Parts: sequence; structure tokens; C-alpha cells
Amino acid sequence: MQENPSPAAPRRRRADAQRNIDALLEAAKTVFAGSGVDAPAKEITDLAGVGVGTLYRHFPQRSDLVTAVLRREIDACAEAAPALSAAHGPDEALTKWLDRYTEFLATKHGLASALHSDDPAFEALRGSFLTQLGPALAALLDTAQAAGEIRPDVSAKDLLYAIALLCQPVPGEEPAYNLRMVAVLIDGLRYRT
Amino acid sequence: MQENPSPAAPRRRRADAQRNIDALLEAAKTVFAGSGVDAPAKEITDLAGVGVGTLYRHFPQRSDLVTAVLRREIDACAEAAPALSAAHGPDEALTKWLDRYTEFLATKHGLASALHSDDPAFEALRGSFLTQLGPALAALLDTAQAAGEIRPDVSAKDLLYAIALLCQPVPGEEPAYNLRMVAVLIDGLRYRT
Amino acid sequence: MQENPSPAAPRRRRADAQRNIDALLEAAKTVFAGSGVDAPAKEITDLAGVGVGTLYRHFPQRSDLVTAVLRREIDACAEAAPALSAAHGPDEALTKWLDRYTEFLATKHGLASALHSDDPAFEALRGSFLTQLGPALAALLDTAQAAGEIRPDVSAKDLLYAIALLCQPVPGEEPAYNLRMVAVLIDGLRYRT
Amino acid sequence: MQENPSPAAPRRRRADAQRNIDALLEAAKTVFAGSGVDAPAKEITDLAGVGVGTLYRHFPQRSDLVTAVLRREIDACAEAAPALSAAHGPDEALTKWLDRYTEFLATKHGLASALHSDDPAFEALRGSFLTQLGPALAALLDTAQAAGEIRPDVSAKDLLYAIALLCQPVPGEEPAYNLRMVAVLIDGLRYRT
DNA sequence: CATGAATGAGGTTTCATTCAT
DNA sequence: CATGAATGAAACCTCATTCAT
Repeated sequence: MQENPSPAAPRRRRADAQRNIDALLEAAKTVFAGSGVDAPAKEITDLAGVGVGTLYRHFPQRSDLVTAVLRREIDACAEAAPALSAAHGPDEALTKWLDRYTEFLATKHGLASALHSDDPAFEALRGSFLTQLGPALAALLDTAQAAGEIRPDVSAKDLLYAIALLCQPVPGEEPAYNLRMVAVLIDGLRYRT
Repeated sequence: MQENPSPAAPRRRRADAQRNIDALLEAAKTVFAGSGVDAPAKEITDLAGVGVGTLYRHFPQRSDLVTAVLRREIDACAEAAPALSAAHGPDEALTKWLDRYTEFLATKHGLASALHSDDPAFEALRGSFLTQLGPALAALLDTAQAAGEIRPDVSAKDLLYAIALLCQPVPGEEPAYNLRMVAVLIDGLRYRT
Repeated sequence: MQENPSPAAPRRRRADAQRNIDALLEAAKTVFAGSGVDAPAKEITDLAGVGVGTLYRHFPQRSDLVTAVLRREIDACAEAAPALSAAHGPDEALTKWLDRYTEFLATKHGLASALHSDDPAFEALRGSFLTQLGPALAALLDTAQAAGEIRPDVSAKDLLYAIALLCQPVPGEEPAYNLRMVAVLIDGLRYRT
Repeated sequence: MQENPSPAAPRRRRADAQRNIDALLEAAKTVFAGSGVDAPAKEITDLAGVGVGTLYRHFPQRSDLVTAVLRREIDACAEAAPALSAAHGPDEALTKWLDRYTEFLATKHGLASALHSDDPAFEALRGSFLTQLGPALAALLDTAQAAGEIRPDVSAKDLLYAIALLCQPVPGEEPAYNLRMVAVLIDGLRYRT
């Protein structure tokens, strides 16, 4: 078991430093939701009650902070897959997990868009998505595809990105809109010519 | 069908002014594709070979420029609908038009995202989309829905936005990816439980 | 008798040109009163219904326009002096003329301040004041001073400037305030130790 | 009488920050005197030897800087009143204080004009004047008016503004000119019909 | 002569990032 | 380690003035 250099995964560290990190993560989550992932750093540090220097110490890149904010929720989402797979048939398990994933994204206004940023700093974030969620979804998808219920020409990565796109907020539309459109997309997986 | 006050649609105007407007539209199209709709104004004016003041004279709001860049293509897209409707059956006409719309968006990297900006200045752009493309799509959609080939609980507006979302570029993926995902969404329109 | 090159004093000139000049003077008077003498040129030309080039043709310097706007009123003010002198005693004639001058300034919000601009272009304006109004006031003042009713150590120029200062608008105060303060100043002219 | 949040009145603050604030105030005083209160921000920061950001950090509004530049001198002026009142008779105390106030304004070329700006940001500055200097002058004025030496229909506010107007620099005139005119105004306070 | 389009300097303001304290 | 002051590049937008039409 190595040490993990990520700020989000504590090693031995002074208690106050950890408190600051937690406060920053909490603040970033709030601010990202309200003002998007490009919100001014000061907005986050003010809410967290720390100086900007503290932010830069722990999260030198903006993407580090975004990734850290999401990691816990990404993990939770990935870990939900096995239970669903055990409790439901292939199609239903897949559907329920995609619903879970959709909800996660739909409540993270502004974060989903970070996924599509062309800033190379967010490459790590996309990597996290694929690394953590890819296998979880792939297992469900393979099973459903093997059962013949789902078209075989769509990959886990395809779906992860497509749903992320569909979950971006549309001004004038409620999140329910995004959920509906994702449902149509999922129905498209089942369609046969 | 007389005079159009939009800078994109010349009425009586000095020739050199019109040349500048055209140069700006051309430059904006290029820059938007490369750097997104929030690209610095100077980048556009330098490419167009004009001063910044000229940009602000003709397009006081950023959204004015974006709208102007798109308008011609939006119009062309909307006008394609009747011919398709006449030449094909309901489902095929709809599908072909959505393909047309998808291609239009897919080649406008960065412009599609303007649709989802929360900046109120882009409200007009969304309005253009709905005004121009909404009726075109609605006609096709109604026919297909009446023919029982398409689920009735999805509106033209729903589709316009959803496809716009799916057409946003994903780093590491080719435009073909977006086209594939749109196809899945369209298949979802045909799915029956 | 030479030709007068000033745009305000017509020589032989095309009728439409004169119309433009008149429109500009009228517009400038209005705009200066509302937005001060530093108002954007376009505000004036729009109100006058002419192009900016026309403004610059007739009034190359901003001060040329200001001066022209004032000249007619300055002249009228100066010409009021002899009548007052004939009709009233020294002190009363002086007082009445200063009242006249004060009213003129008080209704020209923003113009008075041009008098105190350090921009050398307004030197001509100050010159106009002294040339036109100086002798008018000097005559009244001399008489009153000779009659022993007014302190002798204040010159016409002193008074012209001081009253102009006191006539500048004070935010939150009505023009009546300025008139009251000028009255106090005038009383100071009569005071004896 | 504890802590003052104004940048001009240091509480606990880093020494270098305070040095910058002082440098800015000093520079602003100089630049305001030379170029007026509307001088470009860069002129001030260059003279102070700091970046523009530093100016905006400490003085987000232009009026904040103007107010800060004046506050110390305003305070000193206000505090001079009681001593004068104790040492002199009513009329003389008033006169001497007005001389003091006049000198203060006369040496602040360009600052006095800020008092008359219609920019709402300068409302605070006018407020400072009234809050700090109003009571000081009112006390002197009341006494002198009660003693029958001064006309009763002029308020402290009236005088503060009127003198500020008279202290604006007139191109081509020395500050002595302004002092002389103020003296005439003060004499006007004593005049009886 | 009149027009108004074009220019671009000039000002403001914001904010990511560094680094002295 | 934490702080937040300082920096200054970068972007915006305005408007006086020129000059092609």
C-alpha cells in the first residue's frame, strides 16, 4: 500500500491542513454548481475561509480541484454497479445504473461541461471517468449486449460521454428535461431495425 | 420580405462596410471554430484585418456576431425541410432532416455551446433557433408522429436542444462520434415498449 | 469690413450648410446642458440629424462649438448693460446686470465649467468672455465704484470669473442655491469695514 | 473610536501593504493636483511604483481614493475649529476658520471639483465633507449669527459648497485670486441692508 | 459639402498566479 | 504551512478624429 499523493486521499498530514482541504472541496462543490468550473479562485477560497495560497498549494491546477471534487461521487457511482447487477436482469440493471449516473451528472451543473473542455489539464478528469466508471458500465453493458437486449455497437465510453453531454443544463429547461432526453437515448440502445 | 436590419443581410450600404462585415463574419466563423465563441475580440478583428471598433460598430454584443454567423446556415437548414417532406415518407424525411441539422452543428465546434450559455445575450440566439428551425422540424415531427412511427412525447424544441448537446465536440473523439450518438437518440424516438 | 470666418457668423454660404450649423448649435446647446461640454460628439450630431463629419467641418475644435453656442447669449448679455445704466442708479444698475449674468450662467449647466477648463482650446472662450462682457461690466463697475458704493479692489474680470464659479451646479442643490450665493458675494462688494 | 476599516486608517496590516497604500495616497495627491481627479489610474500607480491591481485592491472606486486622500486633511481642518472658537471672538473665529478651509481647498487643485461631480460615487465624498466639516462650521456660524454679526440666512452647508466652488482653479489666475474672492463672499455675510 | 465607417489609442477592470510575511 | 497582497497581462469597450465614398 503506497502513499497516495493526491490531496483528496489523506496520508499523514497535519490536522489543520486536512481541514482546509475538506473546506476547499466542499466550497468548490458549491461554487462549481453555482458558477461553473471556471469560477474565480477567490470565490472558492472565500467560501472555504482560507487564503488563495492554500488553494494553490493543495490543488496547483484547476483540474486537480475539479477531479478531487468529483472523485468521491464518481467512486460511489462506480460501486453501485455490482449490487444492481446482482439484483436485476441485464437490461434493468443497466438502465438503473445509467439512471444513477444521469442523476449524478444532472445535479452537477457546470461540472459536466468540464468533461468537454479542451484544456489538457482536464485530461486527468476524463481519465478518471474512464478508469472508474468505464469498467463498471462495461460489465453491465456487456451482459446486456450478450443477452441481446442492447445493440452491440455502442461502447461504455460512448455512453459515458453521450450522457454527460445530454446532462448539461439548458437555460430555460429544468433538469427533468435532461433526464427525459437521456431516457430517449437509452431507448435508442434497445431499438432494432 | 423587404429590408432586413441585420448586419448580415445587407440592404443599402457602402461597399467597403459590407466587405468588412463579410470579413468579420468569415473571421468569426473560423475563430469560433478554433477557440470557441468566447474568443477575444482582437483575435477576430486581426484575422479580418479590421480595427476592433469596426467589430463593435456592427456587432455591439457578442451574441449579435454569433447569431449573424449562424443565421445563413440556420436559414438554409430550415429551408431544406419542405423538399425532404415532399420527397420521402414521414420517418425518412424526419431522419434525413435531423441528419442535416446534425451535420450543420457538428461542423460548428464551439458554436453549439453558445446555445447553452447562460449569458442572457444569447437568448436571442436560442430564439433564432426556435423561430427558424422549430417550425421546420415541427412539421416533419408532427407528420411522423401522426403516422405512428415516432413517439409523441418529444417536441421539436426538445430535439433541437438535445441534438445540439450531443453535437458538442468531445476531446479525443471525432465528429463521427457525435453523429453516431445522435443516431442512437433518433432510434430512441422510434422505440416502443 | 472683413469676412468673418466663424461658422456662427454667416457669410455667403449654401443654405443647407447654414441649416446644418444652426441645427448643430441648437443640438449642442441642449446636449451641453444635459451632459456637459464633454458629451460625446455623436450625441450632438445625432440630435442635430447630421453626420459627425459635418460637426468637424464647421467646428474643428470642441471649444469652437462651445464658443459659438455661447456667443449669441454672451452678446445679448453684454448689450443689456447700457440700458440698465441709463435707467438705474450706479449700484442698482450693477446689481441688475450681475443678476442678468448670473441667470445666464445658471441656466447653462456644464458650460460654466468649460470656462475653467485647463484645456488651452478654451482659451478662446475665456477671451470671448473678457472681450464681450468685460467692458460691459467694467463700465457699470467703474461708475458704482466712483460713487463709493462698491469696494474698489475688485475688477470686472474678477467678478466675471467668480460668479461663473459660483454658478456651477452642485449636486443636490437647485439653481436657486447658486443665485443666493452670488447675492451674498455681491453684498460683499458693498461691505465696509 | 476603535478600528477604522478605511484603507487610509491602518489597523493591523502587513507593513508592505501599508507602504503601498501610503505611496498610492501620496501619488494620488500629486497627480490629482496636476491632472485632476479624473487622471488615468496608471499615472498614479506608476508614480507610486505599484501595479494597477494594487490600486484597485485598496481603492475599488475612484472616489474611495479621493476620499482617502482628503480625509486626513479634512479631519485636521475640522479639528481646528474648537481652538479658534476658544481663542477668538465669534466673528474672528469664524473668519479664521473659513480662511483655514479656503487654504485647504485652494491647495488641492482638482480635488474641489470632485465635490461637484455628478458621479454618484462621489456622493460619499460630499457626505464626508458635511459630516466632518459641517458640525465644525455650524458651531462657529451659530455663535456668530447669535452675536448678530453674521446674516442668519446662510447655512454651514451653503458656505462649505460655495467656498469650494470659489476655490476651483481659474486658468491664468493664481490661487491668491480664489482667496480674495472668498474674502469678498465672507464680507457678504456681514453686510446689512 | 455631407456622410458615417473605420481606426486604434486609451482607459477600465478582472483574476490567475507568485511570493514575502 | 497559511496567508493574502502584489503583479501585470489580457480583455473589454468607448470615442475623437480622419477620410473614402
